Amino acid sequence: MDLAAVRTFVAVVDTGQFQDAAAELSITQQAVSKRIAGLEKHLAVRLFTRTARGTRLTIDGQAFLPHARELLRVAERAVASVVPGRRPLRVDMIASRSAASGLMRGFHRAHPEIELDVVMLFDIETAVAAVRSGAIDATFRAVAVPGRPLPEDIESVRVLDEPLQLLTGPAHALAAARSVTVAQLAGHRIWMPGIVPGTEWAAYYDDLVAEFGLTIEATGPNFGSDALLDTIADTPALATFMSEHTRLVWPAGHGLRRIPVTDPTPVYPHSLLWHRDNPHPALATLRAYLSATATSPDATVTWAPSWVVAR
Amino acid sequence: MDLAAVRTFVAVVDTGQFQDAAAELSITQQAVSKRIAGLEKHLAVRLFTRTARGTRLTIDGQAFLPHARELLRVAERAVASVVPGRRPLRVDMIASRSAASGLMRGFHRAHPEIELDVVMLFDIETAVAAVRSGAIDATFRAVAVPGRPLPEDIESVRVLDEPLQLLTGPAHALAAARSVTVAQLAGHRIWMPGIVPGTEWAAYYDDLVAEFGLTIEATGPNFGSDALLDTIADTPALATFMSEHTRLVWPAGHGLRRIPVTDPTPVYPHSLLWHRDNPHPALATLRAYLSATATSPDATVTWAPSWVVAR
DNA sequence: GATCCGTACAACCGATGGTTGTGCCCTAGG
DNA sequence: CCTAGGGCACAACCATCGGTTGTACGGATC
Repeated sequence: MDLAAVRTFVAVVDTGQFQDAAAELSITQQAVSKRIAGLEKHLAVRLFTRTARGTRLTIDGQAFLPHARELLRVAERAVASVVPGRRPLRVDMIASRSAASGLMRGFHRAHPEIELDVVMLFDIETAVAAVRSGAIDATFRAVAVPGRPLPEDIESVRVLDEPLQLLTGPAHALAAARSVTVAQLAGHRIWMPGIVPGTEWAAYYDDLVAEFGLTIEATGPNFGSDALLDTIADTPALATFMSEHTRLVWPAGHGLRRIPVTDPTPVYPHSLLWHRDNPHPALATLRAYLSATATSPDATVTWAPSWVVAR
Repeated sequence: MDLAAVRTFVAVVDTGQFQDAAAELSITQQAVSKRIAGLEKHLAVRLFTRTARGTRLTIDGQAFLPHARELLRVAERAVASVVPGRRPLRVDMIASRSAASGLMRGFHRAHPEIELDVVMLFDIETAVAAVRSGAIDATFRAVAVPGRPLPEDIESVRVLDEPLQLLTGPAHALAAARSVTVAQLAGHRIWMPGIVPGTEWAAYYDDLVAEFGLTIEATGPNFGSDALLDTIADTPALATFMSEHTRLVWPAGHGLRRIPVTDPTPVYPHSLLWHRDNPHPALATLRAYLSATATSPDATVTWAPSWVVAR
């Protein structure tokens, strides 16, 4: 289907005549006639009844019209998503299941008029470079990579510590526990597909392993959360970490268990990073929203790598 | 923008390679390369970074991707809206401000998975013909036209009596009234733009005029509800009828008044009409929804033309 | 450094979609 | 009833676009 033909269809509806639509589109009436004929042939229905003084929509035309308008709207938004200058707010995060995703959903509910685009870059180095270049407006990351301070023109604020919970199947050795300590996890296999080696996310789990002697397998391709949940549910020897905030589409009858981890509770620290001089108006709105909804650190004992920036 | 190019873009993303996308689309790799180059030129951004073994999305490409997928989804729905056989449920009503609109919004909330299209045909004669031909699946109408019984293959059920309220500006003579009787309306000008002469809707108001001696001006073009509300708010000599169910975008500071009408309350009777043999699965769902949410007739005295079909 | 894999460029060609010119049909008006 | 005019469709023509084949180029791997 041709978007130009759809645009022509809408123009004819709005003007009521092929001729006026042609003038509006700066083409000839015959070209409009051809485009509409082509669209009608493609859809295999008649969209207009041609009368002696103009056109009237058929029933099919009436049904098609709102979809046509929607199509043009979406096309416009698609183009706008990459136009430099006045494009939607573009935010990076480590994964779609991370707590940052929940924060952005909340922001979208609070400000539905603000257009958003979410991207997922390789690591914080890439993200910081993208923030500095203006390719993205903000990123949710754990700062910083060990030994590398943030550039001076990048500002950051710690917005959320994401507590990790253990997710097990019903046959797992710890399935019946109300809560587990980190020490109890030693010796159990914990599977974290989707974590890419060389990223600060992987560094986080490396530190967790080093400090508490856990066994974390981050290798293997990521087939999505459905496959992950299926495997965890069916494999007694495997568990995984999952954010307490993550709202999953819970597979029925799998008997999955979420178990809090204590002494200490590992938290993944998300900071919002942005460029000091970024002029995007929605960025200020996002920062205001995040500072308003910031969760106060709870009193429980938590753990994060030593290299994360203090709150 | 070309939808074929967008489809190609998504195919390249999904396969990770120009070549595989080409195979999927049954064109050559060079054609894919051209399409992507054209799309990138049109958007004036680079969508992929070309590597030695395939492609990776740029940041702009990542931001564009969800919009591209959405565009293809909407395009598919647009085509599906006119495909005979498995198209969305197509329902006719007399006006977008009528109570039928509220009923359909409620149905959509209850069954968001059911695709709907709303059309507005000329009158009940046209609507019944469209129902019989299968061009539409159902219509909300006041049945029947005086002296014309419904065809035998058309079934109907009275679903909602829409009580009319008076809508006035703050300077109207009746603006301060808690309620008004029909008799009190005699002599006041009531303006109802958008009612087309020759329809059963016009017949309803003709009857109302004849029975109670009202002054209803149905002439004049309909510039939409915004213009109507503006005029009513600013013109002390004019009022209009409006459904008690209508949820308007209430213009702030206009001081508009909704005043119930009594002794009797004129109601516009909506029936759902459908073809006995219509096989659309969503039609049964709609009928079940309407019978479940049907409002029991309240005890107040109401009026409707004598020619409407009994409940 | 040779090979392989994957994309880009060039040349060619048919299809597509635009224009101009013209015909037909329906409505309005005398 | 006939005519004039407004509006859409068809035909012919032509430029452009988008596809194919053939080939070059560049990066990764062994």
